[in-house]
Amino acid sequence: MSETNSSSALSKAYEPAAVEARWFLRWSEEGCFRGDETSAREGYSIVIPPPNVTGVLHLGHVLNNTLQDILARRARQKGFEVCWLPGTDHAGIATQTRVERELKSTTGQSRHDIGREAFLDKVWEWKDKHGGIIIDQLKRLGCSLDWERERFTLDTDYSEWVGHVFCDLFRKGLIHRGRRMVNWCPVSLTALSDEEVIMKPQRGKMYTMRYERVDQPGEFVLISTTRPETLMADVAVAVHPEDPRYRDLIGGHVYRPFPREAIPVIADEHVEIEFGTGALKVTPAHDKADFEIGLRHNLPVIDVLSPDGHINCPAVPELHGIERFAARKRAAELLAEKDLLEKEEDYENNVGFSERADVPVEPRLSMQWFLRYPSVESAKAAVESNEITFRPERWRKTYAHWMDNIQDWCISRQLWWGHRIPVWYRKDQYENLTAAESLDPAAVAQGLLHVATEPPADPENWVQDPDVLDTWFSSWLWPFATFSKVGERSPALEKFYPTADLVTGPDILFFWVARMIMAGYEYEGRAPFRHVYFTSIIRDIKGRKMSKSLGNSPDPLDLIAKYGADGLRFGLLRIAPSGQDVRFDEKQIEEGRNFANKLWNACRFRQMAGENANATDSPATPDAPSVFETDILAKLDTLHTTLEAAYSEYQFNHIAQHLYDFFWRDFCDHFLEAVKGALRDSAPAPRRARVLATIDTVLSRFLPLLHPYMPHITEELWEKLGFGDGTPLMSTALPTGPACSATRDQAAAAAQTAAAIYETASAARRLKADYQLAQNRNVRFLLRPTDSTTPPDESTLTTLALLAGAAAIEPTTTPPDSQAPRLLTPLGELAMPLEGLVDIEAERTRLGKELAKIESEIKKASGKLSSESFVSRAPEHVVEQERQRLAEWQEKQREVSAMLTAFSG
RNA sequence: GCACGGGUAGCUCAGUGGUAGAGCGGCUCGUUUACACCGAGUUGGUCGGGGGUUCGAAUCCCUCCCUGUGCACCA
Repeated sequence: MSETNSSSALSKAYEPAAVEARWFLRWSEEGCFRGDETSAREGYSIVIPPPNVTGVLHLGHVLNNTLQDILARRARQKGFEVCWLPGTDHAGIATQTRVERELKSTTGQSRHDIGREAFLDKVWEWKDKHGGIIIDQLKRLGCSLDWERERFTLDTDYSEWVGHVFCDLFRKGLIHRGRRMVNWCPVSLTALSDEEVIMKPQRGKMYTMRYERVDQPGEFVLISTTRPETLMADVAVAVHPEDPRYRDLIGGHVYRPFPREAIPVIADEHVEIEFGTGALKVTPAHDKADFEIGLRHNLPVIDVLSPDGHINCPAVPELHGIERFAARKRAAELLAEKDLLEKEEDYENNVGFSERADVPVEPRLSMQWFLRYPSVESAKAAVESNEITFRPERWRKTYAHWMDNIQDWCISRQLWWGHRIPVWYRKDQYENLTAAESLDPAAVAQGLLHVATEPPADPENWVQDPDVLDTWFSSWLWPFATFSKVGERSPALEKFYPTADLVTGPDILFFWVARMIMAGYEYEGRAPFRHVYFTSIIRDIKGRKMSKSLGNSPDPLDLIAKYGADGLRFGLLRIAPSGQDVRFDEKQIEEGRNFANKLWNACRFRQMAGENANATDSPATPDAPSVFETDILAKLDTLHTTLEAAYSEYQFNHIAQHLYDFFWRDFCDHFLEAVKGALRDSAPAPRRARVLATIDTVLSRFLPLLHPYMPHITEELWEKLGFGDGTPLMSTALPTGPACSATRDQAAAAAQTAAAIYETASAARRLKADYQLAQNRNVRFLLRPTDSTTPPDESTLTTLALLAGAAAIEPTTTPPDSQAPRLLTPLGELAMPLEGLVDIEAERTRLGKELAKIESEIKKASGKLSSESFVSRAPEHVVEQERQRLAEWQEKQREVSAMLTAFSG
């Protein structure tokens, strides 16, 4: 311990707030976060999954970013040049909606009232004011991000990448514009990609309607639908060509109820004979499957819904202008009034909802931009061949399935906030170009179209496409567009691409991960990362997803205030199984805090023992280490290798558990208690010095191991105990080489001896507790070695007495008198002589129970061994093990029986 | 419907063929100078049900039930 710090004594309990703030500042000032692309060390990088600028920190972020921080800190300790890159994405719909709402509530204006330019100014204003919130919150968690490299998807350099990629893919013929059925969000007023639609089961009604036959008035065809409000857009009725019920109908006509009009009956294989009535109303404008039928049969398309989900059908004034769900009821009423409603039944079906606005989407025919994905084969092969590994592995299958069935990506959004599509139409040809069913790429050569990152030189003659690109069309470039400009092989890119690990949620496997892999191959020729770790989904204690509306989502900043960032990190990590859902319980975070406090106090205990002058002067102390010291040092070495293996398997919860068990049980409960005697002033100086040195070895090696999980407290203690000579723990390499100098056999023997002592002490405490003597320090015990145990030495007896809280443990060779309660321990028969207090009956019961347990084990073992098939078929070492076990139990049986006999007299 | 997870103590979870575990909770003691955010002791499980393979199954196979996730979706 250095003198400079020994004066600043540790407080009685760990107080995280000040420590955390201080260390974040210190790390920042010392440049610990910076990834240096010119360094000679091997690069290790992670790009953060960019949170939305509108976002605020929730527990999912805490888990995700703590994992990344652990990986980054561990990589630094292992000597890598680490860059963990922060940033945010512009979140088109979410951000625009938010600012629109604010505009409406403050000025009553819509974005159209103030115009595109002015509105975008407002969004930027909002972004500058609120966009940094989540990034600042990550600092509170202690995230060791390379803050100077923070990126935003609408940064100038980044936007250039987005434009460049669009133009490049257009040139390659992968991007096209056309009129197609898309998912339309009537609230956000934009098209969505298939991935942004979430199917949800909905309770609704199945209406069965009657469509009158034209050729046979008074005769009706029954048709089932869940959406009567779209019947005005019916252009046909379809039946299956093989359906005998309707064979004579095919080629004929029926009347659409309103507006009343004859529509043809057609035959199409798509219709399921078994489903409903077997007759399907065909509404090409409002159903994807119907649209396909329409194409096959050359049917017209009638659109009766406005973009915002209201009926647009002046021919039916009762419904015109009515909201779609109100119109559904009204349409059913109208049918009933006309006696065309056969029945109405409860019905459950799946309805697609808009991910952001959480309202049912409308299938809608509209002009959009689509991308046929590039580098699909490379991206597929990368995961198949494990060039990119997924953890848990099972997500590989989900990925492969999606890649095999990959559909074109609708990349245009009818929004203003985002990357505007870099396409300009010749002004005098705008109407023609945009009205066409699809855009002919030849228009570029003809000078009618300008597709480039730079606007045309004569902007007055051109009109730019009004749409912006899907936000994910920018995020998929994140692993390289953050490190370089278009066309530049920057040193940072050379150093940090490909990134090493990606940590994200499986919910954005398609949105982001798969697309990044494709973009990585297409633009860098290589995978963007080597390992993908999919995090758990955090649920509440009842298993429900966390959501704002349920109010079951605790604010991480409150948790940090209550338990400290380290407590939150550790508590959460310890219960987060790999890829399984986590049931969040604040109790677990409390345990994280308790662990921090335990660590703090163990170090405080060390600090109170004072400086180890002796050890500093002559590190090689003459005294041989006790079994306790050999044992704890060997366990420390085991911890080191166990963690190494667990890190390579990304078993974060196991790592936390091992750190916890080692420190709390092995080090505090066992080791420190066993050596407390050596720290008394009365203890021999060399022994005291050696024990202190051992404690220092353990702490100085344990703090680095724990550091990635609990960065602040370990850093603070590292400094307070004077381990670092002023260098932050964060920048200190992990110690190498074993802490324990004993051979493997010596270590194993020490472990066994130490365990026997701990167990014997526990037996002594149990005897005391049974006689309400737990607090009595004057009890004396007798320890009689049995046939298989060797007599304990003096120092073992002293330590046993210390651990048991006894006046003494006295060795004996003769069985104790019949009145003494006793237990069989690994060190022999342990008796607690009492004067007239013994409950003979209780002792008989206790020993009887133990004997019963022993006998059942004997029965089990001898049963196995007497089975011919076991002895002949089980492996020799298993049989041998069983024999030994039987012998051990039999010896115990002899001992305990004898002990029981003592009470029978 | 197809595919993939999970079901182990009251709770949260470890445990992938060889003696069922941890923490929390419950109960009983206790402030002996690191820690009551603590210590000691104790309680608690036919490992979802059934069948099979095996000398031996929480672990492997089949089947059913419950639960979660991804994909598809019939109007």
